[in-house]
Amino acid sequence: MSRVSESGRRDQILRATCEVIADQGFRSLRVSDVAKRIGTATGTVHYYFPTKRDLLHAAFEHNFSRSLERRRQIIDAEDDPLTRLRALVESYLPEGEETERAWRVWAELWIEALHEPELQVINDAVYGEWRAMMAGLIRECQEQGLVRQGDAVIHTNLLIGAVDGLAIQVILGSRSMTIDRMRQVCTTYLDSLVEDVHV
Amino acid sequence: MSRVSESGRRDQILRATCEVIADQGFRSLRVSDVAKRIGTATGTVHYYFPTKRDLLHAAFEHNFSRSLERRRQIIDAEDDPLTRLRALVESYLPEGEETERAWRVWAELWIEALHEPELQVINDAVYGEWRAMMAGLIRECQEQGLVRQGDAVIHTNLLIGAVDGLAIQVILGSRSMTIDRMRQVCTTYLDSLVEDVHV
Amino acid sequence: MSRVSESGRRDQILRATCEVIADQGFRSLRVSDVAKRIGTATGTVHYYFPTKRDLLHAAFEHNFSRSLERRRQIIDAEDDPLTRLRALVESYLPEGEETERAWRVWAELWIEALHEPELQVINDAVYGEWRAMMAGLIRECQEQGLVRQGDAVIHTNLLIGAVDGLAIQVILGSRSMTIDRMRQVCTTYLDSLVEDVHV
Amino acid sequence: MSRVSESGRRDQILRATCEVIADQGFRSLRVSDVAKRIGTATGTVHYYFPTKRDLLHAAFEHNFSRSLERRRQIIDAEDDPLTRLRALVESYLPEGEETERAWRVWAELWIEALHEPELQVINDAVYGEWRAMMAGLIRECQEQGLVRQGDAVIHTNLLIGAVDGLAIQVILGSRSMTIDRMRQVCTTYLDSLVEDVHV
DNA sequence: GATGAATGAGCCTTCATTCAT
DNA sequence: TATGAATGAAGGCTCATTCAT
Repeated sequence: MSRVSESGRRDQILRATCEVIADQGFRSLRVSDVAKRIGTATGTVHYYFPTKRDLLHAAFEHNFSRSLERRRQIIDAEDDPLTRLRALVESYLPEGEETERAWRVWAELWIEALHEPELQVINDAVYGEWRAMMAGLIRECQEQGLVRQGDAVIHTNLLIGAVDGLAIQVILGSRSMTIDRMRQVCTTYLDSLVEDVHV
Repeated sequence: MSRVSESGRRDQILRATCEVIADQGFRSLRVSDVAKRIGTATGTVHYYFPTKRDLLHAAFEHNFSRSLERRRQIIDAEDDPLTRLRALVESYLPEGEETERAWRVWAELWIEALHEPELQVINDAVYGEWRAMMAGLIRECQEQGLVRQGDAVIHTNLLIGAVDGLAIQVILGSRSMTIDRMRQVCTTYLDSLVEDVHV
Repeated sequence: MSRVSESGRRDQILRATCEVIADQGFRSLRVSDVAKRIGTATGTVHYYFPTKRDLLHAAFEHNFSRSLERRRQIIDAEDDPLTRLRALVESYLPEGEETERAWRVWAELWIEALHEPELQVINDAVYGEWRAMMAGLIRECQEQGLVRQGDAVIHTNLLIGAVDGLAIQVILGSRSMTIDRMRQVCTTYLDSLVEDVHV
Repeated sequence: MSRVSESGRRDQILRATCEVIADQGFRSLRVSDVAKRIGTATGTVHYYFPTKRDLLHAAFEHNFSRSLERRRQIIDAEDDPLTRLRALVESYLPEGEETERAWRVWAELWIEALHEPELQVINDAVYGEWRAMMAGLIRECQEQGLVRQGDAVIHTNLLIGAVDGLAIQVILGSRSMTIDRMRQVCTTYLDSLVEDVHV
């Protein structure tokens, strides 16, 4: 039970850290902000994470594993692969508080990782998973004749790249790239993979 | 002459600032780093840019206008629009010191802009230009029958999104997204716009 | 039995404290270092010594009484007083792990005592004992004609002063004051007390 | 002129640091105590000495060179060597605010040096000087027949050791070792070096 | 125009101490 | 008797900013 409570505390801190990153950004996150958000002392945060750096790295991993968990159920659903592919892409659109928050944390990680090899490892791991999931679904679709032939990896890379790039603009509140327009772009691309199947 | 030298000093500071942002990141940029890089005192930097914020915003605009200048000559070249479209995309691949540096500054701006509306305005302006250039070229191609019909804006958005998303991975040194693979993805997409033209 | 074990725990803590003082110094001693050394929690240390100050003062007294115990057997030996005098001085040379450790603790106490009257009392008590032992032996020697006449207290003070001052240099690892040279200085002085006896 | 004022600031900080060390001890010295003593901000102290450690080491060297300067004039006086020898020893008795303060700083250095090799180097240098001065004078005395023959280095070591050891007790306010008693001990020893000259 | 000494608010981190178990 | 999670005061250090020169 004490282990549960400890683990609870740790998770609580990590969740709060992700919230602060999403709200204020990595740059202006103070350890005391995290503490304040869960109504504790900074000492408590340091009790679990010796340094701010440790805290932030752990928060990124936490954000990552929660993201993956949420997608796992989409991948493992009973639907046909094309439906699941569309659902997977849809689940990445930065809509809704939770997803947008995850994207913001994610974007902050990229920039931090530019100067922290340790975070690049996390980034690589995440992309590995994300790419494998999507390429797997595309291949399943191809096997079932739902998607036209062609290099699944190239389709995947284009799609993931576009999702990343467009999501940034959406969370930046860009006037010309709204969530609806992003959805339209992604859907159109997916449609284009399907439309020529019978040709 | 004194105005020239003043302007020289200002530019020198902005160039140095971009270099520091690219090298160490926004988060760990100190005014004294910029000063050191051009062999002057922090007081001098503050003489031109009262606050750090002023300095950084000016640096982003500087990075932006230099980027645009470099593309202008591609757009205005004598070649046919498809050649220019391919050249434009190619020019955005993060290869070479200058382009990679520009991308790094750019990525740092995104993250900073998440919490600074004033920077979002810059982002919007840049994307407006970038989108207009590309959509214009695609439309020219379509008019000349070099590219298949379809919503040019959607093609543009997908392509710009992909370039952004992939470029991030490339500058992050991702194992699975190298500059060559990025080029392949972009080229394949451009080819796909072309290939069905005569169908 | 519980009292024995309690007393055992207390002693164990005090011994560990002396070791930490000797190893890292008073200044950088943390309660957690002491706890770690005996494989317990800081709470346990505080159970026996409410404050760090209590712990340190007790440790000094512990160091002191162990020191005295070790000399008692020299003083109470069966040998003639001159032999015992030489043995006593010899026993104070900072040679061997235990003696050197005691000296380090001792030196740390001096400095701490500069700002803690309570520790000055301990210092005075220790010096009282040390001076009484030595002066007593010198007087015994004089009575037996083994040492020339003269103020025994002055001889004692000079000798004790020299032992203290030289020991510091030895434990500091001074190049010009090694344990051998210290021994030579002390022996020479003792010899000088003896040599003119028959004159 | 600006260099003079800078050097003035540095010296002012070092002097204040020595005062704080003497008053409160090394252990409880806070950078803000030093700043407060000269009516400046902590930032100013750090402007001259990046870390607390730098400050303290510089303060020790400062204490050391001031000590040496003061003795230099004794050594270089016109008097006969015996007079100068007596004056040198007298000058080391911890009497008077300045000398006592120097001794306190000195004692704090010893303890700190136990765990800082860099300070041991300073200690060695100081002892080298101190020993050379004294041994030189003793030899001069011997050459002029003012002091009896014998190993000057051993006399020196005994005397320096005694001065150190006794000074500690004096500054500790020991009941049994007052400044007068210390003077008596030292004088008696010096007398003993002289008394047998004509034998 | 340019400098750099000086400032001081702010933040991370440490660690003795407490207390519920 | 013993634990260790939690606390929070304290202090070293950073760095943007100011200002006299």
